[in-house]
Amino acid sequence: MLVVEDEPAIRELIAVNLRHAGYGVAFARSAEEAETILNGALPDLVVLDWMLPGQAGDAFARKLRAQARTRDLPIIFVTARVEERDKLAGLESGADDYLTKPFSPRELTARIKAVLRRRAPQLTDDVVRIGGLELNPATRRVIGEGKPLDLGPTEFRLLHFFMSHPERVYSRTQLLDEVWGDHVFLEERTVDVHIRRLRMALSATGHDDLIETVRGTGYRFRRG
Amino acid sequence: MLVVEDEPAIRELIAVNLRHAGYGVAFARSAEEAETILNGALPDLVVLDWMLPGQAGDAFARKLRAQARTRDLPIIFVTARVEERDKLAGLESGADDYLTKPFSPRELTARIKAVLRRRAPQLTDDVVRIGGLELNPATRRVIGEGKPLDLGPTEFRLLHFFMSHPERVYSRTQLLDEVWGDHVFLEERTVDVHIRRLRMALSATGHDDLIETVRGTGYRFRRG
DNA sequence: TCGATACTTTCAAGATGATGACGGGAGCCG
DNA sequence: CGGCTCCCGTCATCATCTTGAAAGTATCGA
Repeated sequence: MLVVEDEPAIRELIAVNLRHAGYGVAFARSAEEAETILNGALPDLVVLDWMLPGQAGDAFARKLRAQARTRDLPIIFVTARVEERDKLAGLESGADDYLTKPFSPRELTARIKAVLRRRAPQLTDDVVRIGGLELNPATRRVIGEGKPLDLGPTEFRLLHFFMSHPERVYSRTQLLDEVWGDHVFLEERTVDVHIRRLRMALSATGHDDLIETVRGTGYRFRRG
Repeated sequence: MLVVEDEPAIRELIAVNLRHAGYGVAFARSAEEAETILNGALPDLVVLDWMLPGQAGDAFARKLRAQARTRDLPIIFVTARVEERDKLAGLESGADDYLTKPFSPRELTARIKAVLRRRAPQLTDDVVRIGGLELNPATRRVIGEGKPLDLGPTEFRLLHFFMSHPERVYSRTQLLDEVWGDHVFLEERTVDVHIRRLRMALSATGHDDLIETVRGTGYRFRRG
């Protein structure tokens, strides 16, 4: 979660609420600062002030959309202006949603959740139920047929991603990007190992067969 | 893969690793030399040293971005300077990623792979339905009359191609080009074998007759 | 019937995935 | 501080599956 906002008061407001909602938050005071941060690791979502010193928010958004690496970053605009044309311009420049100041903390988190649900389901706190498994991100618990399952951190994220994107095949590379993060460089084989560990854990309730190997392609999480 | 780098040691390091990773590598000691090479054939990607004799790396990058023919060439910067401003300027001038010296071979190839991956055109994930068969690239599943069919990697690609181009006859040579990729040298008879394997797989639901032999010409996938 | 063309079967080499083990690092506890 | 545990990424090895080619058989068309 990256918040690009120059007014300290607003920044603080957003910070408190996002942290409270369980998100990790990074800040930038300007577009330039934001770029620096983005060059490191990619956040899951960007909250962007429309009015920034130096570079306008929508120009920055367009820039993000123009670069391959940041093209798919969800963006939420925060703006004080409410005219229709701004809304239009905002959405045209690639925003996923926008908030008009003043906004309630609840509205902020609600919109973030909505955007994430649409763009990256595995980043929300929603409980996922599928194939006889129930995964609860908020409590970090997984239950299979009533019994709790014991997963390590990585296995949990991997399972969460799979359960949020069932049936679809993912290559090892895609999984590394999605589950480990975009600027992480690991051996593809590492995925195999974690798949194994996840299967081991799931086998406690016989759910290990939900994870299918698609030879030559990757892995797939079977729906029920 | 074009590497623009004036230091022989670094050049050698990069060369060894890229070759080992299976890439063909060309070199240039300066921007001018690089231009000469680019006037010939376009590489898939350019690894560019930030500090070059004569012309600075970022100026060269901008130049590449300005010309239509080289606009879409992925560029990875190699730099010894680590200041934030350099990272910014580098990416602003159109780099897709950058490496800071010293870097590990693994990191180099990983970033190259990542950049190429991002540039690669999205494989069409559209579901293809025809002749009672349903092929879904996203899930990598094929279903005939409700029953799932089991195909190997090559058979899957072959079927995908056929279903995407029904009713048209393809020679063995064309199929080799389209399904295996041009520049592979295989016996034409090998196609027969894979056709057989595909028919075998399809016969599980009686769809094997969708693939017709056109004697003296090749094969054709029948619509329904 | 004959020659050309296609179909099948078989096989070894090469890919690819599964598995068990290892060493290191982060964090925790005493 | 140590010592310990947990978890992670990597590797070597083993088991399996795919693949391409070869060779024998079947079929087609003239």
